[in-house]
Amino acid sequence: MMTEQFFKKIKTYTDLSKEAECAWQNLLKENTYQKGDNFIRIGQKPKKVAFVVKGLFSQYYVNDNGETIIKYFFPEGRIAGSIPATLQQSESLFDITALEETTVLEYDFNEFKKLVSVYPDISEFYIRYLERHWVIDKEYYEVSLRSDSAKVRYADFLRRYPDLVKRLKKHHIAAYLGITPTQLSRIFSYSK
Amino acid sequence: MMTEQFFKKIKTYTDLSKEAECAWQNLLKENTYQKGDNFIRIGQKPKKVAFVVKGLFSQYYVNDNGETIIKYFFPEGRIAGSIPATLQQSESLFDITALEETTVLEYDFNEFKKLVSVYPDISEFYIRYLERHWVIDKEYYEVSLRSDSAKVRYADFLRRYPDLVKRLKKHHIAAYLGITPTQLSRIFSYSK
DNA sequence: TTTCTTTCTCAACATTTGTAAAGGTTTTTT
DNA sequence: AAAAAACCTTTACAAATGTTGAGAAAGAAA
Repeated sequence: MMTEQFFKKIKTYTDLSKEAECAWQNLLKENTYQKGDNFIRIGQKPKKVAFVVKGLFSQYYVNDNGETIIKYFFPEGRIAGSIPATLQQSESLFDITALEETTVLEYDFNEFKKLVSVYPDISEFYIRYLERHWVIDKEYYEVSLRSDSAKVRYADFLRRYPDLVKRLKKHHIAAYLGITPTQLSRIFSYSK
Repeated sequence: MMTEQFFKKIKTYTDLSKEAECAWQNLLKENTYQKGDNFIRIGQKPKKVAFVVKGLFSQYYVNDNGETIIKYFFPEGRIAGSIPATLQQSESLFDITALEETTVLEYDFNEFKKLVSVYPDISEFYIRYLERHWVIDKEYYEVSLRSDSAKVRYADFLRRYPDLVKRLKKHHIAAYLGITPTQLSRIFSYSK
């Protein structure tokens, strides 16, 4: 069952009581996005987040020069959402789009926040989630973004997400690294 | 009184009960760092965080090429710390150093985390704190870092932190923007 | 298979930013 | 005040990356 996979993942952050799990489960709704479908669009005021059961989302925006910049990929087991916009009830700066057919369990983030204030264990989960992904994960990423060359960042990406690399087009990788496909090609040919 | 300033700031995140405030107050210790002193050193396993009452910290590291990269400034009212390292009990990637004589209220982060699990209002504070600084503030910053030129980023920094700019040396600003002082000078001369 | 479309690579040239070194200015120390 | 140190700007050149356009390769559709 899908919600089993969900709660198995959640419990890698912290254990949940029966009641908390039940309350949360009631918010979950299964949904499938076809390749190219948008989960969230730029300019929308997003309300939902989505746990990726199977598939792959990318979160990206298009800058003033028309370049696509990918901020993040959400593969299986990650919770996709435009959290800053959801928290602020403001317009999302990003699109979230399925790069493959993607099955999710989605839920209203504000309803989830209500559970956070009711259930101490869900509050505990939320804190651990923020700490792991928004504090710790970002640390290394930010350092790398600012002091490593594109070549080093590619090697790193390959090392950290070897399976993800196989599922992506080169231009997606380039957009994530913040370089042009041309430059990525050069990186390949230098290392030959 | 110094702790008044502290709790006044804390209450911009969420209100605290008397007991919670008291418990937290017991952790606080006043300290002063002279210009050039380190609050945290690279390689240390940090335990403390510091609320800046007066003065200015910078958080930076030195990359393999010997370049100093400034990640963040902590002026009055901000809580300085190497949070990712503290959470993971790992070695800090960053130095935190006083750019001016800096007076702080510092406290043990793990003791604080204990209060988070005891007092729901401190838990609420911590969540709001993470959301505001680690989720929302980072959003804009990350976008800007990846799609704006150094020139635009400087204009932005000037607009968002006009008072901070006056207190900083040019090479600090350059290190924050991720460019060389030479390049920053060029930005100045172009706009004349 | 054949055609069409998307993706990837490459070359030539342009732009941005870094490097190194010099010199001027400002600040700090003696 | 004089000397020393730190800071800032500028110049010439080097390196990294972007731009454009062409074409090859791979994948999808007919």
